[in-house]
Amino acid sequence: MKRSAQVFEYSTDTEKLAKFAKALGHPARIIILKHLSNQSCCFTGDLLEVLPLAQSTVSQHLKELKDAGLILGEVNPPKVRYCIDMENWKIAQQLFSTLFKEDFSKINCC
Amino acid sequence: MKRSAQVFEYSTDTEKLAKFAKALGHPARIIILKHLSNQSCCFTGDLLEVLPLAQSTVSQHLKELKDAGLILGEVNPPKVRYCIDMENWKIAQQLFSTLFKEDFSKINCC
DNA sequence: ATAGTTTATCGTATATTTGCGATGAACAAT
DNA sequence: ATTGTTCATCGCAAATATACGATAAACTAT
Repeated sequence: MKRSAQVFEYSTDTEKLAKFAKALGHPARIIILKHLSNQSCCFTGDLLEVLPLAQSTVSQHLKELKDAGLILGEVNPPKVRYCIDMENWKIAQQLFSTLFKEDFSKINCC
Repeated sequence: MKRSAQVFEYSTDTEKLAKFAKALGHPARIIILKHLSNQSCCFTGDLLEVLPLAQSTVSQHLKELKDAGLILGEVNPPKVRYCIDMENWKIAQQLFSTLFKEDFSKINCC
């Protein structure tokens, strides 16, 4: 994947929003987040009953959500307790809300 | 990519939300959408001045946004006028808002 | 008819994502 | 020490995504 030689950076907020959106861009991860927000907290094993995926695959999705900053994993051997990362969750909420907040009432074309 | 033999379907809303999120999962596409919503109205390909990408690449991103249902392209040769697809935009707004609306005040673990 | 403008699409290269089974690591209980 | 439970990571395969230049398509203007 060649990249433009041009020096260019997207704004921090744009990068952040894209990163959050990307993490939300898979049905399994949406399910996980909904499950976490309903249960307040849960273990990986619980998710296996809800998702049509192998354990290793679920673990990978969890890792992606963790990397994106949307969830936290508290080790509690042999289990791991996952929950929403409230700090970043609020940031994500804010960023999406800003993106969608536009007032389009004035639009009259199309 | 092998897929589980299990018959399984994610709910319509989950699929929709993931699809929208996926489309939002790239900084260039965030820029495009912000640009479209700031112009308050339709817009043609001067996106090239805003993005560090080749014309063909921008065209591809526009196609993805169109496929996701987030924008519309009105052909107006030789130009094409793009704008937000308000119908789906509202649905996306609703779906994201629902995902994030959870009240976490009760959470006491983690 | 010819040339110019704008956008889409094709072909290609590389990177990333998605998925699985197998294996490893960490700890509890026997 | 051995076994069981839970989760992460490795290795692999296949699908998608990202990016570019080249070219085609559609229409205007000359």
